[in-house]
Formats: sequence, structure tokens, C-alpha cells
Amino acid sequence: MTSITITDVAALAGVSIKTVSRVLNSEPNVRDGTRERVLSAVNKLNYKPNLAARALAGSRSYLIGLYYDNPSPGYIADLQRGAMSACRKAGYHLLVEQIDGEKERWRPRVESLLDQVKVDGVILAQPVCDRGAVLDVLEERNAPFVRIAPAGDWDRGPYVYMNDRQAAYDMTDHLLSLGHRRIGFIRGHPEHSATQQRYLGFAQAMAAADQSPDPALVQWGSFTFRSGVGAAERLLNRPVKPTAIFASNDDMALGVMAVANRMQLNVPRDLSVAGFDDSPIAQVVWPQLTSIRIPVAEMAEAAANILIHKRLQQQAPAARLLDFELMLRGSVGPASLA
Amino acid sequence: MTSITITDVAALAGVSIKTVSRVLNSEPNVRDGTRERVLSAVNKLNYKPNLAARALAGSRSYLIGLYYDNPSPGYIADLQRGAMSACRKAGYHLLVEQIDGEKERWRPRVESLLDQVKVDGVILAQPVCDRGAVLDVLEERNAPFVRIAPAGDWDRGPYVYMNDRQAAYDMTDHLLSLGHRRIGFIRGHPEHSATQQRYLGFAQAMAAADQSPDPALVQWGSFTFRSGVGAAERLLNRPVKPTAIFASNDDMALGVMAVANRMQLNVPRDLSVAGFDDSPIAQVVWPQLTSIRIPVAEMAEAAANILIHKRLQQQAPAARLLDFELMLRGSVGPASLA
DNA sequence: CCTTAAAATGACAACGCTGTCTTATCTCTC
DNA sequence: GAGAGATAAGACAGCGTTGTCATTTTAAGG
Repeated sequence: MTSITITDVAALAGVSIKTVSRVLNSEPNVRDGTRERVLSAVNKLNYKPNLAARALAGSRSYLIGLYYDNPSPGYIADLQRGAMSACRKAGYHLLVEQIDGEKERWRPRVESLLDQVKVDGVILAQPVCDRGAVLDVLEERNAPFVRIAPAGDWDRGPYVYMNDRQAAYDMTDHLLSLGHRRIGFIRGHPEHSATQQRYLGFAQAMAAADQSPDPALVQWGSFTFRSGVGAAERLLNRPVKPTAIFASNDDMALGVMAVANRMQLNVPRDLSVAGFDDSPIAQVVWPQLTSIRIPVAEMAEAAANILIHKRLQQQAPAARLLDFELMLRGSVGPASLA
Repeated sequence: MTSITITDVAALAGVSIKTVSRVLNSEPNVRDGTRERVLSAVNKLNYKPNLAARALAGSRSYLIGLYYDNPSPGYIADLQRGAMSACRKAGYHLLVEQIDGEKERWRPRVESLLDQVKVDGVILAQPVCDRGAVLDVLEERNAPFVRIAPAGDWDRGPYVYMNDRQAAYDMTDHLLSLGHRRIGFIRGHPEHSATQQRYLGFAQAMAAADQSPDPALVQWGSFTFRSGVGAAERLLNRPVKPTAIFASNDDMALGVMAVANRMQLNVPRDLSVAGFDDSPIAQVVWPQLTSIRIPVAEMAEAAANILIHKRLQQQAPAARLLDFELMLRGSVGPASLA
């Protein structure tokens, strides 16, 4: 049951273990014939290099860490799917670590991944990527990391991101193009990075269409269903109702739809509703929610790839922009002529 | 920037590296004074043993693998939280791997984790734990694994689980105790393991209360919101409506509530609704959904602990039962006197 | 052909630990 | 206080790779 080693392969191929190593690591200076002989031996024996030995002798661990805090489960799942996909293709493996924001308990865990496991790089997801102390630890150790959609400190390491402002702008533009003028907007949690960007996009699109902003049509929320309900009630109990409501995320948009239902307002006939995130629920409710798809998995995949191929490129890209997508569904229709 | 090794600690403590190793691994035959000297040196230098070296020299990798397929994101997140918690306490780290059921692509990944990474154990989540071929690979390599809530093959390795039948029984009993007699039941996806158990619990509780089962009150669903809607329509369009509906999971229960809403039935006055899973949405809807909490994180934690402490116990437990919890909320009330 | 540089390969020492076996040091006991 | 039997500590050889450097083979040039 003892596993086969590089020595076995070398013996079978009639070369030294170093040559096998060269073939396996795609190093230069190996004759084609030799390479083929080695590869065939590798296949014949179904040889797989030992990760620990590689890590100990070389400089790579073939492990990538993913730090996340406590965002929505769907977000984590997408993130992992993307990161895993990149890892899979490169023979890497993914290590996950939850960073509890509150306590300082995260520190030993982060340090452990760096000092003990010696991961080749770290992907920092949403809230963690903005925690200065975490970045400090990483920079201090000179550990490669990529941040996903950071909220600020854009000069601290490479990052991948999506243009939230532009997405909100485009969605607002879409509503305007359907004739909507009284468009309600529900902002997200004030401490969340995306909140301001999404509002900005909305405001800019409105301004570009010469719509004077009605402050009463902009309500605060906190990204929860409940807060969406509250904001929707404030918006829909006004003497002149908006014909469309654009919520900063899907949960709040669902809250809006619930209120509309309760008030006997037909969506989209009496009220158009748009969300942001394109969460799974968006397609479950009826009518299906028009929303904006965030390329979460793609961002994670890009982040992982930056880390994996870091050694190849002399200059790592500072930032990588990925495209959002407007998911137009039944919850948005033309403005009613009321 | 070169990291400190066991040699540095040994030098500072004035002992051999082997003694340091003994202290770090809690091996016997170290005098208290020596142990303290070593530990203080470890702390002073902030020494952390290199994982790769440990794995290469010893028999442990301090890595646990988590295989999952594609269940709900919330399920994965809970699973990871539990497994991570156990790992954290024992100085282990968690490696995740998605096993795409369809393709055979999973095989090299599973083998890689076993042969290359040499994880100390594998946790198999919901659908993966019932895939015979995966179990074959693990058993073939003699790799320690724990299955979480398997649907069958209970003799293939240790597992942790929850008593779905008892939970459904208790919930049904709860409904009965509130005076409900015409209780509708929505079964889950026929291929899902829990489906039959949950139905059994329902049926047994009804039988125990001398309620002859009305076949028309038992409808098939498939664990989706949509299927819950369909089943609810079939149940609520009957001449004599049920006073309560117990759905095999929350998504379907939400479908029931949607239909009830549309039919102007007040929940819980006109219709009580109970679900299963206690998914996050259960607390978001209004009224909040009475449901059954599955100890997902606890099961994962128990599974990880079994793997981590395997070497300690001579005989690994074959199974570990964890408790569910009835979450009684607003969607269930006493039977109306109609 | 022989010389010389370049390309291909190999020998061997790390990497930082743990396992095994040996040696030194206590603790008893009579 | 000497000998036996623990108990504590150390020496040293791996673990399975990669890095470095030496060596051999091939290709190029006259």
C-alpha cells in the first residue's frame, strides 16, 4: 500500500529523478523523446507527486486560501465555485477560512495559513478584503493576495471588481427608457461598500435624464427583506406613488414585492420592481425579479488565476474589471399612464 | 525573512530538536521543567511548525477534506462553519472540493486529495455520501471518512445523522395537539433520502392518533418552491380543505404560504403551515414559518472531530446521532372550528 | 575531425520535521 | 549506595521532492 514515488518513475523511464522532476514541472532542457518516456512511465504507474514533499523542497504549496467573513451563503458558494474551478485547472487545492470579524481570533488562523500551511496566495472576499489589520498581516509577510471587490484602499495589492455604479446606472436607464419618471430608490446598508456606488449610479442616470432628484423617493434600507418592506411602505404610502422602485439588492426588492402584493398593486402593471445581485430567489418569485447579475464566481476565478500564475507574469495586474449583466425579467414593465 | 525552525527553538531552549518535537506533539517522557522551557522558547520565537515538513516526516497532514456536490448554499455554509470550528480547535485546516455528480471529472480530484495532499480524513456531505463510486475510491485507499446523513449503506464507514422520522413525527404530533385533524402532507423529491423518512414520521404520528390516512391529503413535491405551490393548490382546492399543511421542507412550505395568500386564507387562522429545514427564509417571511432545525453545523463538527481524533480512540464510533429542534413560530396555530 | 559552446542529464545536498534506536539520567529497592 | 528498571533526552536517518552544481551529450563551426 506504499505509494509510488518519483524514484519508481525514474527507474521505469530509465532516467534520473531530477529529469522526471523537470518533466513534471515543465522545465526546459528535456529532449522530446525523454519527456515522452517519462510521461508514459508516469501514466503507467499513475504517479502523483507528493504535495508535502513538493512544498518542503520547493517554493510552492499548490494551495490557495480563501478568506471570507459572513456574507450570504450564496455568495460564498459562488466564490468557492469560481476559485475551485481555477484551482482544478492548475492542480491547486482550495483552503477555506472564515474570519470572524468581531474577535481577534482571526489572527492566529491567518498567520497559521501563511506560516504553517504556507499557501501560495490568499483570496480575500467581501468584508475581509477591507479589513486593514488583515491586509497588514499579509503585507508584513509579503504574502500574495488578491482582493475581491474592495471598498477602498485600492493601492493595497491587486484586486478584481465589478462596476456597481455603472450597473445601477444602466438599470436606471432601462427604467427610464420604459417611461418611468417617478422612480423610488432604496439604498443599502450604510457601512456596505456597494451602497454608495449603487446609489451614485442611480443618481447619475437620473441626472443624465434631467430628472430632478426627489429626496423623498430615496429611502434607506439595510439590505434585508425587512428593511425593504419598511422602505417600500414609506414609498408607496405617499400621495403620489412611484411607478417603479429600484432596490439596492434583491432581498429588499422582494420586500417591495411583498408590500405591493399586500397593497393590491400588480407587479409590473402598477409598479415595476428591480433588484440587484440576481440572487437565486429572484427567479423563484412571481413575477420573476429583474436584477443585476454580479459575476461572483468569475471574480473568484480571476483572483485565483492571478495568484496561481503570479510567478509567470513579471508584473501582476493591479486590477481586473469584470462585466455585470442586466437580467431583465417580468417584474419590470412600461410605466403605467396613471 | 527566513522563517524560524524547530532548530531555533531547540537552541534557545537548550534541548535537542527531538525534545521540542515531543513537546509540540504532547508526547510522554518530557520533564515538566523541560516542557516549560521549550514552550517559553516557542512563544518567545512565535514558532509555528511547518505543515509540509510535518506531513512529509510524519503520518498526519493536518488537513481535512470536505466533499460536497451541489446542495443549497446555506447547507454548504453551515457545513463548513461546523467543520471549520472543529478544525480550528485542533490546529487543522479545511480543504473543500466540489464533486460534480454528472461527469466523471470528480475522480481525479478525489484521488488527488488522497494521493497528493494526503488529507487525514474526508467529510462527505449530502449527495456525495451516497455515491457508491466515491465510497469505493475511499475504501480502496483505506482513507478515513465520515458521512453526513447518508441515505443508505449504513455499514460503509462511520456517519453522523439526524432522526428525520422522529422530527416529522414530533411536528405532526404538535399539529395534532393543536386540534388539527385534516393535515395535508407534501412529500419531497422521491430520490432524496429524507423524503421517505419524513413521510414515515408523519404517517406514524397520524396512525398513533388513530387518524386514518386520507391519501388525497398526501401530495408529492420535489423540494422546490414551485412544487410546493402545485401541491398546495391541489390540497386547497379540495371541497374540504385541510386545516394544516406540513411540507417536507421550507421551500415547499413557502409555496404553500404563497398559495394561501393568493386564496385569501389567513395563516395561521385559516391554515397552519409547517416546514422542515429551518432555512433562513423561514424567519423572514410573515408570519414566520414553524419548522425543524437540522443541526447541520453540529453534524459537520462531529464528523470532523471523529476524523481528527481517530487515532486516539481505538474503536471509531459507527454512528453519531444529533438532535433536531422544533422551531415553533407564527405560521402554526390552533385548528379553526370551521 | 577536433574544438567549443550549448543543451541535456545526473549526483547530491537540502527542505524541516518525525520515527527509531541509543544513550544518559533519574528513582527506586534492598 | 549499588544495581535494576524505569524515564528522559539525544543522534541520526529518512520522508519525497526541488535547487544547485557538476557532468555528459549534442550541435555548431572551422
